[in-house]
Amino acid sequence: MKDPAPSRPARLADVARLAGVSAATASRALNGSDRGVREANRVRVLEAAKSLGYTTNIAAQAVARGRARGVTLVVKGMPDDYANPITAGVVSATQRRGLPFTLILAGTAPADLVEAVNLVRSHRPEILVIAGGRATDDVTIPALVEALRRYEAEGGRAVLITQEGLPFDTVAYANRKGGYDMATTLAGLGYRNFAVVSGFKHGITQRDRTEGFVAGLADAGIELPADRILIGDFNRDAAYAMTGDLLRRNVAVDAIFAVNDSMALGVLTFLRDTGDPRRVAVAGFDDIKALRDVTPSLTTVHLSWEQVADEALELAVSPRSDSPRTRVVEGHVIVRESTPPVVS
Amino acid sequence: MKDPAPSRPARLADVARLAGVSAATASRALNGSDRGVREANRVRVLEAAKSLGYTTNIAAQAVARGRARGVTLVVKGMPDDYANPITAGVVSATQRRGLPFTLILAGTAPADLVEAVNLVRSHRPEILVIAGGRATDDVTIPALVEALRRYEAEGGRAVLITQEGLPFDTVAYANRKGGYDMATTLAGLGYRNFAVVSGFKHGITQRDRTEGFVAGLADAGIELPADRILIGDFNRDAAYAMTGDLLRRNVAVDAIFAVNDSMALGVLTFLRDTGDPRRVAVAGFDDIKALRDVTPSLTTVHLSWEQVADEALELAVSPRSDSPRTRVVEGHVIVRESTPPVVS
DNA sequence: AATCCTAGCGGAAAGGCTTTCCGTCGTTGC
DNA sequence: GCAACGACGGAAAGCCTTTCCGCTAGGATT
Repeated sequence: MKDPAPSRPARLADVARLAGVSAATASRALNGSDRGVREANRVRVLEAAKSLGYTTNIAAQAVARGRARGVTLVVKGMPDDYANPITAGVVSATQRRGLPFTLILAGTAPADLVEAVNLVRSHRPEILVIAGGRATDDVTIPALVEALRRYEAEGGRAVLITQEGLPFDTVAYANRKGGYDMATTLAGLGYRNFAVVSGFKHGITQRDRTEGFVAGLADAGIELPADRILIGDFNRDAAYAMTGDLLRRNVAVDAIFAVNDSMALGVLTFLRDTGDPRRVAVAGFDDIKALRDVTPSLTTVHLSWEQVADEALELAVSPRSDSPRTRVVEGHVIVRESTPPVVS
Repeated sequence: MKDPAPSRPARLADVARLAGVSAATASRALNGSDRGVREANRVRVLEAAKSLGYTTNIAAQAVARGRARGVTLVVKGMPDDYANPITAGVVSATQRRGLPFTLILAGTAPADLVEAVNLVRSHRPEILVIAGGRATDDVTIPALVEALRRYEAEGGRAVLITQEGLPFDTVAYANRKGGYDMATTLAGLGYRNFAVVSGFKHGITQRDRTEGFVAGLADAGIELPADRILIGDFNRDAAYAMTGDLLRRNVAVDAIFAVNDSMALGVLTFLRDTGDPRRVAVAGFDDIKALRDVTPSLTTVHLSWEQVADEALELAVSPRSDSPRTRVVEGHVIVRESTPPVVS
């Protein structure tokens, strides 16, 4: 137990020797296998391992097995965005299943994602989950598809958490419907003059949410002038700035729909920094946890990210199917203080 | 470029064959080495790799080299706590240096941390960073120290982001001083009746912050009755509940210091949910990003987590020293709306 | 008692990469 | 024109684990 720290890690052969068995038996005893090991030997191996402070060399294990255990998640974008609910969901879903977890961050440029997938390929994990919306003008899609194809051909299982449409198992969430429902809800509350704070032009997530919202308004008999749809970066600070641009134009607006909660918070904070936030209603999308602590509490589309992540892992561990499967998780509108009923 | 997806990943030998060189040369060309490779060969190898869609098998590389490139971060606690600034800091510091990053989550029990370190050992990464405070009554410290000793003896570099005191390179942040400064600042603003919302009993972070705060009050001639220090779990929801307990006791309190921002948000939200938030001042600690979007904006102790993470990596990549080094990062109080000057 | 199974074990190969050690070849210096 | 040297390529020996396959011993079966 207290031997002087070795200058190289104990390896399986050391354990085997100390336990008086072969490396093969030690391997079976330590890291499981269908083959049986006599109880007495199993115990001796475990004790030997403990006394040597042995830990399996995961890299060697991965080489021998041809694949590393666990889930690798690729996330687009910045790490300090506290409002990344997908990551949190995947992490905890992975934990629940007792799978090792690795996070790889990709840059925000489309090509970065391809690069990240290839980095993942070099790790050879069993499961690869990619989170984050696509863009319509993404010229790297063919390259991405090819990289993922290769990954799957090599025996990995890829699942996308994003819009449907790529030839891989996908968990999507109902962006369009969420936007639609939000629109009808807000209209039902009495709002009439809307603006949408949206993300950069070609992002499919923001496009779908925006289109759904516009469609919902239309069905409620409200038309949204094109100049009321603001386009900027897909984050809080951009939303903050866009709100300023909007209000400086002095247009009549009584409700702003931001295509995600982070952006809604930017809108809310801008309104607060410059006047009474109650004057203009604000709604978001995602229902991130941070919403609990802001005032007014924010109306949003609730999405169960836990469920999204769970379905993703379920797809990943289920037997491979011949054609890609898609699961869609639906959200529902939660009305809170930021959109009080309009009294007229 | 467009060969049908292979059923097994291309390996180095395939690249070498296609390029018409040996595996040794291909290795040198692709993954660097002190040895030179003739330019013409280098180019041919790179082209061959590209056309085969080759990615280095990182596991095999790690086996051969005896160590895996990159940084592994061990974090204690829940993933969905959006207010974990250390993780964000380490992730982006790691990105900046172009190092591969892996995240391992440990449970909240002390023994989980030891287990996590051993899991890391089995990955054999160059650098291990552990984030998260210790507890005074942690009986697993010897086991933790032994696991880390082994890791370092095996050639790894461990850095702790936590309180000083363990025999490893450490980046600490000035908890006591921050608490002290916060106390004198609040006293200077005119507050007299304080309460502290603190985390579970034996956590050193919360203890130091609390003790510093008490000391600061004492130096300002204010005594804090013991029953004004509330102990609960170290998170927002517990703080929310504790605030209720406190106010139900109907004690005179005009300012509450929460030992971190997450908890301060819980306090703030409780106050808001049940009355006028302005009645009691609230201060936190950490200056997490989410603060920007709450009202009233929160007085807190700003800590540069980027700097903390940066110093940690700097320690990790610098030559090993014979005795453990400690760097302390200091914070400073930022007064915001949640603690307006007292008018008397 | 003779035969057949089966569980358990060990030797050895495989898995993909790095790195050392030589050998070769072209270049430099005199 | 020759010797010495430096640069580079390749064969092969690792690195550590898993897994295939063959073998033994002991129990079950008849």
